[in-house]
Amino acid sequence: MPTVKLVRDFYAQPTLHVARQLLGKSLVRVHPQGVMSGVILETEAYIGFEDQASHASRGLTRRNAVMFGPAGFAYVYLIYGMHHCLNVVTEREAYPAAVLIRALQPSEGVELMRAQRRKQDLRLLANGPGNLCQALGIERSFNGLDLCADALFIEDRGCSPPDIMVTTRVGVDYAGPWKDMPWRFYIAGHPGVSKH
DNA sequence: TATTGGATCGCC
DNA sequence: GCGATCCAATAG
Repeated sequence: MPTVKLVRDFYAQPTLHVARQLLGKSLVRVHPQGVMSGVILETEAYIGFEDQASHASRGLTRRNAVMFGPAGFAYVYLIYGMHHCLNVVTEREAYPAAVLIRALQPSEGVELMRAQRRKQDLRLLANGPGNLCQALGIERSFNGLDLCADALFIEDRGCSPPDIMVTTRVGVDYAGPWKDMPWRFYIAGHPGVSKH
């Protein structure tokens, strides 16, 4: 099977489906100093107006506007004043939904990732949403970037479908009943998954 | 305009 | 367990 970049129709599907299907795909960042990529190990879904864990739960704001746009664009925001999180927008325009990318298994450009992270251990390079953004050099200027273009995208390299584990999402205890939704997905038994 | 707290991380 | 560190969101 040839390597193929995911197209907009892939992202414009139900968010839980996209969150599962992204596991085992490769996130690719074309950086001025070289190409970096890694296999997606862990994702979380944030879905619709009702989900109190989602930034969109209180409607359209300046920060979350990209979530209301068409699928296949990057929603990147700063959290805790120092970390960035990368999401891919899903579903139809005007319906706010996205998948948070939470961990990668580094494959290409490992030395460049090490330089950005100032860490050596392969397992610590991209094991968390903030860490993977730091490794790949993703910050707020990436918000609204088209993932169907050439700077940042996701590829299917024909990996066999992984064994998937499902749990509740991390860090959303404030979300009332929505904190218990089983909307976190990760590749079973993989050491690169973020701590829970 | 002022206050509050977070889809995290790494060290204590 | 806890502090770092900034800014979006909300209230006044």
